[in-house]
This record gives sequence, structure tokens and C-alpha cells, in this order.
Amino acid sequence: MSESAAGMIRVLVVDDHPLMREGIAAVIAGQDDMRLIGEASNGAEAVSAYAALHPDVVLMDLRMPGMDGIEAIATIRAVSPRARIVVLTTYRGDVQVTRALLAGASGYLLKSSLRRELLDTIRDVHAGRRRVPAEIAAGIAEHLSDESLSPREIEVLRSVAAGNANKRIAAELGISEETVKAHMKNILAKLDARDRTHAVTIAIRRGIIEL
Amino acid sequence: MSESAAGMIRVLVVDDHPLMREGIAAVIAGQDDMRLIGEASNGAEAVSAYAALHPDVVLMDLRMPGMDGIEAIATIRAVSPRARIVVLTTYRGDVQVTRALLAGASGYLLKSSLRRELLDTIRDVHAGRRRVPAEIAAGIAEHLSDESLSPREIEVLRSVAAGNANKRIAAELGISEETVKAHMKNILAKLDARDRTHAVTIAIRRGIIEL
DNA sequence: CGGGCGGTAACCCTTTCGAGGGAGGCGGGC
DNA sequence: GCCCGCCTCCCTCGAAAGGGTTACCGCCCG
Repeated sequence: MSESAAGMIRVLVVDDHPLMREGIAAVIAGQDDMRLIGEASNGAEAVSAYAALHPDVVLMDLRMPGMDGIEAIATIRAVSPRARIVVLTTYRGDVQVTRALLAGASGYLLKSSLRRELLDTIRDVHAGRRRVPAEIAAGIAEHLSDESLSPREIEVLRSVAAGNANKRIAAELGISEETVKAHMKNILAKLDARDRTHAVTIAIRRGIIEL
Repeated sequence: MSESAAGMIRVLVVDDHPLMREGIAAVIAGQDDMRLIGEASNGAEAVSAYAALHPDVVLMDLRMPGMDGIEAIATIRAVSPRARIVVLTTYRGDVQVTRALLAGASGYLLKSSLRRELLDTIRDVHAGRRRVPAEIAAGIAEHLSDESLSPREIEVLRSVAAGNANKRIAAELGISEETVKAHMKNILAKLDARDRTHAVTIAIRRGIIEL
């Protein structure tokens, strides 16, 4: 086990699923130009692991308990703007991916990817190329234009998803019911939803709110 | 690489994520009492792989494109009632798990499980023990009693999730709006939901309807 | 500095929900 | 046979939802 051989791509993997980490580790272990130097199972661990190890490439899952991937990416990039981070996600068409790329991720990878794609992406990103499939890039442009809800609207929608009536949401947020209705109107228009229930299912599908 | 050594637990892994399969393969490869003899990436492949290989234990993901895990479990068990199948799932508290166990699965494993738990479960199930965590068993009893929706109610709820009003649902299903309302009343009562939106989020969380 | 956007709020009006009831047919289980 | 769950349908009625419109404030960006 040589300590940091020259030319080796040093990889840090961050995922809350041990078996997934194991799979990635196994794939990387079979390559002679890269090496897994660390693992983390949530955002906070990822940040400190990055600080301690300074890996060449980070593979980062988005949905994790505690600090999530987006926050971790933003934190890492704030300290080390040159950090190369590849986003790992289960769902195709997740707006979280958009946020991750805006937060500074250089690549994107579905968890359903093949071994080959994983390796290619690691090498490409390490070489300084951004690796974002065309389908995703298109999705980003689309979502950024008209489908982004304001923070307040997201708050309202989250409360709607919890089964709260406008009156109750108004009390919760300390605003009038009329204002909640105004927000709802905007939400329905932005998401092109038929009613509040539809808005919630669309938002969940897009990753705007969690379940 | 010895061909079917005596006492070896022969394992088939079914999952649509190649990296997850890789992880499981890596974990099993490190054990001297078990061996991975095959992989499949969906239900249909799982059924034919089972028929061809007759593994001792099957690790089966539930959410897969094409034929899903539940169907595959039922099909395999219909032909080979002694098949030992362990369900792999990402989500805690998924009613799909209940269905899988009813379809004949012997064990249940979260994808966030540790290597140790994976191995213990494979060995236990191979030894003929059922491996269902107490939390899950309790959840099953709970869900089976009062929270199971009738087929018609699920149809209605699915349409509600798509953003349809009662009138439209009535037209879709060829029944009167009054009947849709009656179904909604039952749904709200069974799921203990505050309104239709809440009912939908609860049902998604429980795996009663998909997104 | 004007215009756009987010957040707040109010009005009117129609439609839809959902909580009460009740009620009949139909199937399976005790 | 009887009861129970499922599916169907009916009535009433108050409360919510949501469409339309208008308006003010603060902020940032061009």
C-alpha cells in the first residue's frame, strides 16, 4: 500500500449507504490510476474529511441525514474553490442536482450508472472538465427559468404537504390567510399545477420539497 | 475459483444499481462461507436467473424498472416455494416491504445496512430463520389492520395525487361524484389525514402509491 | 431611476371540499 | 343466517380553495 503514488487520483466518497460505498470502493480498487483515500457518511463528515485529506475528487451523495450534500458542497467550495466534486444521485431529473451544480459541483452521476461511467467521470472531472449530461443541462435551463419557488413559497408548500389549511399556515407563519392564498396562487402558476395536491406531488418529484 | 464448494451459500443479487451490486459482491467476496453466483438488474431477469442457477439465497431490490421485486418474489415462490429471498429496500417503513413479506420473502434489509448486518441476514435466512426486525414486524401489524386502502380507494387516491377534482375522478372511473366523496371520506379516516393533500403525502411515504 | 420580483394584504365571487347524516346491493367469513 | 367490508348513491351545509383584481413596500439590477 504505497503512500500517495505519483499521478494517482485520490478519491473521497461520501454516501450514507455503506454498501454503495463498498461498491464504489471495489470499482476504484480495480484501477491503477486512482485510489480511494477516505469515506464519509454525511455532509459534516465530508467537510472535515475534505479538510484533512484534500482529495483530488469527491463523490458526493445528495440525500443524507444531517448536513446534506448541497450544503457540504457549498461549504467545501467556500474554503477550497478548486475542489472537484461529482454529485451522486438516485433520481433522474432531480432539481437538487441543479442546486448542487450551482453550489460548485463539476459533475453529475446517477447511481444507476455503470462502472465505466463512474470511472470516466472521475477521470474527466479530475482533468478539469465539467461532466454534465446534455439532458441534465437542458433540464437546468428549464427549471431555473420558471419553476423555481421562492423561499417563502417553499415554506408554504411544505406546510400544505403536511396537510395544513391556509388559515393554519397563516397562523404558523404569522401572516394573513390572504397572503397565504396569494403565495398559493403563485405556486400553482409556477408549477403549472391543477390544485394544491398536484403542486405538492410535482414539488416532491422535482426535489423542491422532501417527504 | 472452485465450482460450488460444499457448504457454500450460493447468492443471487438483484438490483438495478450496478454500483450497489458491486458493493454487495465485494462484501460477499470477503467471506469464505458464501459466494455470489449471479446478478440480475430487474424482476424478469431475476426469475430466469433463479430458474437457471437455483441459488440458496436471493437478495432482491424492490423498486426496479420493468417487473418489480414483489412480482418477481411471487413468481419465484410460485415455482419454488422453498426459495429464500431477502428484500433490499432504501426506505424505512415502506409498505412495499409488507407486500414482499406476504409474497414470500424471508428477510428484510435496508440499503443503509452495515456489511455485518448484510452477512448476518444472509446466513440467518439460509439457515431457515426469518429475519424481520421488530420495528418492521410491528409496522406490518399496524398497517395491515387499519391503514390498508381498498383497490378502489387506491385508484381514487392516485387520481387525487395527479391533481384531479372529485368531479373529474368520477368521470374517469365512471362513478358519481358522491361516490368519490364517499371514498375520500374513507381514505381520510383510514390514513388519519387532515385533507386530500395530506392523504397523498402519507400514502407516498407508506408506499401505497408511487410518485 | 424605473421596472421587476418577492412579500404582504385586501376585496369579490364561484367552485370544491369535507363533515354530517342515511341507504341499498353484494360478497365472504363466522 | 348474519354481520362486515366494499362499492355504490343520495341529501344538506358550512368551510375551504382558488380565480380575478388591485395595491403598497423594499430591494436589486439594469
